Amino acid sequence: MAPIPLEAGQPRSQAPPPKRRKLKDQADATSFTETLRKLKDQAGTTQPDADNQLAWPRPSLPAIHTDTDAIVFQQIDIEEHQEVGSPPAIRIYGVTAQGNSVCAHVHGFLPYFYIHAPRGFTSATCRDFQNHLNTLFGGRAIQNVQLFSKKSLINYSGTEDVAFIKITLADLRSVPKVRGSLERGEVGFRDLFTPGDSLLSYENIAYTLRFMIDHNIVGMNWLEILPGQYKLRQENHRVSLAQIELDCEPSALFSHPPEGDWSKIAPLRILSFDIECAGRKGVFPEASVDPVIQIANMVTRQGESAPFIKNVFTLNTCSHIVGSQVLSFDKEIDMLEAWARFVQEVDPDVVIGYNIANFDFPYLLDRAKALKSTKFPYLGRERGMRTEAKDTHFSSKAYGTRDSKNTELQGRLQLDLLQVMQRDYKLRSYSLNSVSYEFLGEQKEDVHHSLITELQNAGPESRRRLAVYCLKDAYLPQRLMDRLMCFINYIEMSRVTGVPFNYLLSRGQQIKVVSQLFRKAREDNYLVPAYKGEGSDDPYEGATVLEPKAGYYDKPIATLDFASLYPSIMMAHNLCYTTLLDKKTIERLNLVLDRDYVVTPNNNYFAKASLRKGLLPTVLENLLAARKRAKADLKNETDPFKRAVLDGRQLALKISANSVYGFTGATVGKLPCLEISMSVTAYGRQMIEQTKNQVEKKYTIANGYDHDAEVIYGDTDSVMVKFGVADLSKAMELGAQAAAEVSQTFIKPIKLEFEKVYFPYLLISKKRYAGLYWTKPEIHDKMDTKGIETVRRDNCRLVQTVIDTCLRKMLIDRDVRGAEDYAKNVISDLLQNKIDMSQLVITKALAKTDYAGKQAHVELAERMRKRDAGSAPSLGDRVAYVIIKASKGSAAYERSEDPIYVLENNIPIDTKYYLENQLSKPLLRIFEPILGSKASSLCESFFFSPLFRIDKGRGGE
DNA sequence: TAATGGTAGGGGAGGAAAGATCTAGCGTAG
DNA sequence: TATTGCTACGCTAGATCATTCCTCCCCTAC
Repeated sequence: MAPIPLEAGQPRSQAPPPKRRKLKDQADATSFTETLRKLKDQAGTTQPDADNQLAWPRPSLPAIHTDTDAIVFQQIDIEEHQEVGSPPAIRIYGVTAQGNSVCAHVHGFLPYFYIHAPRGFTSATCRDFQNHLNTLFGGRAIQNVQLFSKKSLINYSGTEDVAFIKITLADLRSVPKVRGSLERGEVGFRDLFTPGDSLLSYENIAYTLRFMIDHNIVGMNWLEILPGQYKLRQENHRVSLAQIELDCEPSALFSHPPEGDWSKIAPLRILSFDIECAGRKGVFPEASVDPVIQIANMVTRQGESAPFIKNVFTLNTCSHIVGSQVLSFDKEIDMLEAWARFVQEVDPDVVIGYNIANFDFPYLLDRAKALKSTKFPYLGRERGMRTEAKDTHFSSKAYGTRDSKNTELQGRLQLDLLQVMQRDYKLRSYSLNSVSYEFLGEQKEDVHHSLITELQNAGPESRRRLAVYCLKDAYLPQRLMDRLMCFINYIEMSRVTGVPFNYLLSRGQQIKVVSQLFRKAREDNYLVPAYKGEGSDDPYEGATVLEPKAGYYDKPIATLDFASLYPSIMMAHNLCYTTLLDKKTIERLNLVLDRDYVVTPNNNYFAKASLRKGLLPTVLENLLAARKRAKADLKNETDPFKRAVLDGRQLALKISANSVYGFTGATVGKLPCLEISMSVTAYGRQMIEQTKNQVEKKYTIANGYDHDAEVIYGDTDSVMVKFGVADLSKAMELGAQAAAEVSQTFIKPIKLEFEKVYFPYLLISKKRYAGLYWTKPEIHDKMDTKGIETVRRDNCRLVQTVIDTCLRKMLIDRDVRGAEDYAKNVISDLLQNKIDMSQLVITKALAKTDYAGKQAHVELAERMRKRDAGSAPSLGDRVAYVIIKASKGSAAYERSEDPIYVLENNIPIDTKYYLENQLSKPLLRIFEPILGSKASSLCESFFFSPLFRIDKGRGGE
């Protein structure tokens, strides 16, 4: 395609107004758009709003005077770049407020790390050491060696700074080599470094993140490149497709903190797309064989409510679709290459879709390869950079293990809504269909992949039907994103934590804490050690869960919670890497217990804030204070967009504060510190115990209250108190009073809050309960269920609805009889095969590759893989199955089957399994506390319904 | 290779182990 | 009277079944 011309050098007065250029006025209209127009005319499609539809190019560029104009843009992607033989550089991609795309090359920032300076190492030694290292590692790997006064982040060892050697390297590849060699003690130098003595290195962090940290750049913030300090690139030196491409040094950058006016978002172009492939019967499409037949696209500007481009590329003719442009092609390769040009011309800043990372992108690329297209795989912003799908592997305790693919589009962000859903929402199924139903309240027309070929071959009308379906699938991700505000939330998350946007879906929680920790450490002149430890298998002691007094409570149960328990413990007791003490230091510095330091319940020593304020507590205070501000601003804000940003912000801040504790306990992490995490949980255990005792001691008949209060349950940071009163408002009053009293006995900012009352309350066991949730005495807010089948995803839907309905009848309607009758009816329906199979589908995550024993979902996944590898569940997916009838005594893992397969082959379902293994126990568990011994007879009456007895009767008696 | 937040806990299912019961096979009496 | 066929019965080892306990696994609470 023709490059978009840069109009630099034009006098400002001659610059065209910065409004959207219309294609027909445009002298440099590309041959491609001409082609499309012709194609469109040939196909006889009419354009209701042709001008708008074809407004693909970005806003034209105002003239830029490099001496007086600053380039102000929102950066979206920062990449490292190094060619062999030249120094490393940073590439920043972004978009201006007017919507012009920017690519800035920043030169002169070099990677570095620190090591401890041995005694006797002075500034004068630096040059010699540099030369020594350079002879060891060859050439000019080491750019500079300097001496600095700093402190290690770990341990309090007095107030004075210590000497550190900063080693700056000339290129990225030498970093691990030089650092590793020093760490392993392979370097000897005079009598300062003895070979064999291992060293600790400091500030080990990825180059791009290092750059961002050192220049106060956080993810997705606004940068200003100062006038006179940059050079625009001439056309023949350009490497990107951006409208503005420039070179500068780091000092030319001014980074705007994302606050106030600078919390705005540039008019980013968002492309949402979806492809359809014509597969063969019964086989999942394979790129080497099966053609791509349609690609639907929606392009929206961030902040606008409707797409300004809606089109669909089709193989073969397709009837007109109102409101969408249809672009038909005879040859598949032409369609693919036209689409690639379309992507380059639309030049999206963000590409979204559903499962684009693991399906659409790899498929398109593989297909283009199979068709031997040389023009297709260039979808990024870097010229001549081949787009490739790479295999990636992600494994985390929180997000599970997953093999996936990543297709880097230099300078363009990607947001695969499937990945967003899998990370942020716990759902039974993540198909676009069920997700749309869940969040948009609508089903999409689901065309099974085996039907697509038929529709494609049947004629222009049925291809039109397919295209409509495809367009809808391209629009749904955009609508999901708008509805769930994930883009805004992710932007806020990257701004709050400082990590690049693309880390949010590709990396874990730790990197966010690391980013914040390094930033704060740098501010306070600390160096973060490069910890090299192997993860330990055995967990440390966590929180207390109070022994529940299980039962049905027909009196209000007040719930008291510690607000942000773990962060507030860390703040209250100044727990931090920088305040951690050992016995030796205490003796050496003559520190005094309780004046200078504290002993935690875990017998660790930490300096008090009077001696040194910890860094983690400061980070947490900032986060929580910022959250308070965001919440306050949210209250006053009326503009819905700004409200969304603020809400996303406060959420990001909360999550961010909570993950600090987890970070210190992550033994497979960057900087674990079990002294901190174990002390935190130990304090927590002490506190919940103390709270329980205090409440039970104070609210007694002996102290003039009507009843003896009783803590019937509590988990980690909460206690459930039965004050004995029957009146809701009285319980709330006592709850608030007790919370305030208990709060007083703890160090600030620890705070116990009265949150809600459960009434009635059904306490089944630890982490399992249900109740009506009241925050005001007039009306209940909702029915709340924790841990039981209604909130679990590994039961069939039937169990969920039956338990939920029974609970509602019992707790809200107070109709136990009705609940019993309802349950009996459902069981009767089940045994008579009257229950829809969709209600009987069980889903479980395929969480690992090597299972020790046989399990229903694992065995089924394996069987499905043998049938059709493409459509079988893969690592990390949820496997849906039903239990089918089979010979007596066969294990459940032999009887699990794919629901679709069951439908297609008319296989009978084992309803008895659903009664015995799915329904009966959960039902018994919720009825038992209310009915007592009658419950078991009730369940017997369930089981001895006539149909059931035939099967069950014999062996039992 | 580099990277991967924590522990507590319920409950389902499979599998091992220990125990109970059944059964095939054998020997023997009659 | 001696030998053989048959049944009944007891015994044993192995098979089978039922139970318990443990572990694995998933998912949730916080």
